[in-house]
Amino acid sequence: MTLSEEDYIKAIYHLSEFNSKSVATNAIAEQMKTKPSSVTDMIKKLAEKSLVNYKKYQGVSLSEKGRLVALSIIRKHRLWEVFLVDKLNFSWDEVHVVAEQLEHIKSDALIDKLDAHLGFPKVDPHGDPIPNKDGVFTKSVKKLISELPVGSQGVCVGVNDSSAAFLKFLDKNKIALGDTFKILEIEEFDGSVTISTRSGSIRISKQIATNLFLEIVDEE
Amino acid sequence: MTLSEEDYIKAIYHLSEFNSKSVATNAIAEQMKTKPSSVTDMIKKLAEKSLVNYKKYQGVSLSEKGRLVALSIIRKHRLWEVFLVDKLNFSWDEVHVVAEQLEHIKSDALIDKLDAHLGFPKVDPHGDPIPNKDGVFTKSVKKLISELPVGSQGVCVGVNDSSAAFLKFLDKNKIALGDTFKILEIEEFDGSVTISTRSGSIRISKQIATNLFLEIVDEE
DNA sequence: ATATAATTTTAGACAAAGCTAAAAAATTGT
DNA sequence: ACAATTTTTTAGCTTTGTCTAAAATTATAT
Repeated sequence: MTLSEEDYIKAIYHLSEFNSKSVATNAIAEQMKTKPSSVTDMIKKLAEKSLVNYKKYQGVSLSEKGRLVALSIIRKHRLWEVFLVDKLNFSWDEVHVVAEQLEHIKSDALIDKLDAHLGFPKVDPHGDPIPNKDGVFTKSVKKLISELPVGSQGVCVGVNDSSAAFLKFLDKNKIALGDTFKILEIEEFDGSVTISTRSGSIRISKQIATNLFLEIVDEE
Repeated sequence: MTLSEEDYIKAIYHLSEFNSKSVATNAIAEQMKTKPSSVTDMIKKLAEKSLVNYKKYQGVSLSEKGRLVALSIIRKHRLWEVFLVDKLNFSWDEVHVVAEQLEHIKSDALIDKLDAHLGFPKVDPHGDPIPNKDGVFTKSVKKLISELPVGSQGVCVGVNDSSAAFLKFLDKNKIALGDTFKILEIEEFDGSVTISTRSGSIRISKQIATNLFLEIVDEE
């Protein structure tokens, strides 16, 4: 597989991740920052290798083979992100560009040993799940605190509003990425939420609750 | 710089490393496993970018700019090799192929942080020196024990004879890659050598001495 | 010294991945 | 329903890095 083919496979995967229908040529072109005509050319090549299902003018979807290729690339990307954050002290928002390059390194032994070195992590620093060797992964969900019912538990993995003021607020309240929270109570009246943290429980306003993402583990 | 350009620069560097003259087109073609005509084409492009000095039919040599590019690639390659061996437990003879890929990853921050993570190593697992950011490195020498005078000291970095029998012998005598040895005495009569190891001093036969490489540190 | 051999360069072609412009098919609006 | 618009594909061209075959240059050997 060439670098370019891998990038297309990954783009198609991400575009069909949620609406599992077939993906439009234009959508791929936009994602890949290229022209629709180039996309058509590449799709033909991928269809030739039976990595995608393709019928003229009907859009494209990954074949099972293509899906496994996509998941293996995503596995590599996310493991490298964990490495960059956990071992090299990158911050979680700097790692994507570098991981985009590292994900194309070809060596099964490397990925196995990296996985072991990192302690077989289940999620990347953004809270996205890491597929195993066979492409199996727990489709965990990333949700705003405001969208969750009482009793939910998860790891804080991101913010919606990355303004300095908001980040400062989090710091002051000892809320950091990686912390585990549980929703204790939701106040009907103003939408404020009481959550348990390591250092006890705190109440956060609705505004805060709509800006903090939790990665929900073990959701069925 | 494209991947291919980087590979050519590296090849030219290695070919001119010892005999510092200009390098022949054919030699590059052999090294790169390609045809001389392809080499000529690429050399022209590199000359265009003033990475090499080139006159038709007269061979090629790296410009100062080209030399720095080469050293930056070599720095990356060797740091990754240290990572693979020290952190991921690859054995020192498995790392080259993977490092050939990793050396092309473009991110200064990544290399700085990797360097720090590894404790700013000075040599790679084969005993070859790691250039610093500015391309400066101690041109250390790798020599057989049999070639060294009494008093020399160095790190065991390789074997000439990699037969199972020889490796078994080393194991039995508690000689491992990475160990530091000092030459205590050379027996004129049979060429056997007494060396100090962590666990005391041992005498090794001439045959052994001609099969073990030491990386000599601080040689002027 | 000069014919022969080896090396290097040129010329022309090809595959990969992209582009532009134009044609074909699908979708939408009235 | 069908004209207008949008989407997708095709056709032909470009660039990068490669190749083969042939020409040019340099080296070698008698």
